[in-house]
Amino acid sequence: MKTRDKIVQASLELFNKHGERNISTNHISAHLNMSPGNLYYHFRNKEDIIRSIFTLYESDIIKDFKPYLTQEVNSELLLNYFDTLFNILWNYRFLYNNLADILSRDEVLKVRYRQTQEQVLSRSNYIIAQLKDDGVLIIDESEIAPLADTLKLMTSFWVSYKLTQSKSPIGSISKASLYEGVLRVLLILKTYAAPNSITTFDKLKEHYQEQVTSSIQPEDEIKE
Amino acid sequence: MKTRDKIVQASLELFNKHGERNISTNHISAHLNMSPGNLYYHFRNKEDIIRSIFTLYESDIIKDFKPYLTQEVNSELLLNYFDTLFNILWNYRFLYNNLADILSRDEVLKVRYRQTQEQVLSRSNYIIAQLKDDGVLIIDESEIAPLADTLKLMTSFWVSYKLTQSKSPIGSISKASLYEGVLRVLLILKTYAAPNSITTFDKLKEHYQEQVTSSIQPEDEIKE
DNA sequence: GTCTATAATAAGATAGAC
DNA sequence: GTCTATCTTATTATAGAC
Repeated sequence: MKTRDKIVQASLELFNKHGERNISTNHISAHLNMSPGNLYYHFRNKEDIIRSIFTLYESDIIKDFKPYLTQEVNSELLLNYFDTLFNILWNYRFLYNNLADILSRDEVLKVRYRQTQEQVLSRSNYIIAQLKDDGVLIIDESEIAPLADTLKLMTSFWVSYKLTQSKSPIGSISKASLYEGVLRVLLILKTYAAPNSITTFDKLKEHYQEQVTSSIQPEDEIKE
Repeated sequence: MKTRDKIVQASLELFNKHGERNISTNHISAHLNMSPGNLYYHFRNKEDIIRSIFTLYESDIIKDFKPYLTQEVNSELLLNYFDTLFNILWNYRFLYNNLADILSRDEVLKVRYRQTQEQVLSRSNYIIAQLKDDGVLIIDESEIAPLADTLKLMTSFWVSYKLTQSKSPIGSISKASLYEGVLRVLLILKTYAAPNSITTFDKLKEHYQEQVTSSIQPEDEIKE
């Protein structure tokens, strides 16, 4: 692995664990047993590192969050979809965990962020419209955009929301919490489900409820 | 106004405007034409100021977010309810704007925050149960808790969400955006509306849609 | 490419005079 | 209660040797 990539990976890891504002460039280089000078040989500054991480996030989102192209919309398809999305948000949780602050310090990143989000939103709209056309959902045309936006908000901030409520001082949550988020999205979507797609939603719900149960981590059981 | 209160008010104002991490104690005292020493005479440290602001937020929330006690659940009642809640969140937006970071630096505050949120959640649950009992909503018992939690997430992060999407570099949003948030909450609640309460929801929707239209600020029209 | 040493800045916080 | 002056510390970042 190239030094540059090592720095990006270590930064991502530390940012997620402790929060971006609590990790200095010195922390990063120390974590890698590397001199600060070396870090600054590879990156102009901390902002530059964050932007590099954002590039990874961007490409993950754009690569995996695509309108479905197969004909059949079954539960497997939707399942895979949500799974992927929530996992990406988990992998880059430091970002949403501190979004306003990070964007307030970097105008360029703010513009990039907004552009990515517009793409995500437009794809979400398209997907919901597809689900409507395919008879999976019954929804008024005028409600598609608000629904897409609501689901985006929920998905984006789910991890942050759970983290602020977790009792563990480390500030980590378990996979179970991620799956709870998926269940929450399903609950909203289901209120728009067409009669003959209810079973699809029920199957999905069942699947994720199993995941929640089976992936509960010890840290969830910590009592004060 | 006492100096202590002046400091709290100025801090809240500056935190909301620029973000808590971008405002130092020196900024606050300079804004008040006051010496840093004087500020530190009234507060032990910055953490102490933030805790004082949190106390105000806490009391606003606890005071205004109460299960309704009148018999009649009409649109005026619900309207007042949401209005109040969204306005509180607007007044203390710096908090949710940077929640994870702020809580990560103050274990005591994190505990207080969690306790407040548990109260809010338990009250939300109670209110939804009341609405069910009064025949306003039709909802399965098992879905009350997830619904309450979902609405809480949406309400809490709505302002932050809109701020990250706004184009204005100042990072401010208009009242119109707040009312949009209320509309979004209504849209979710409406999917559970009992047939004879649909008109209530429609009236509410109409009211807030008017608010959105009439309160659009010039800054919303800024083009790049 | 990588290291050591160090400069520059800014934030948080205190001492002591008035 | 309030001010001025100042200290400490952490963070970002650079210079110059290897």
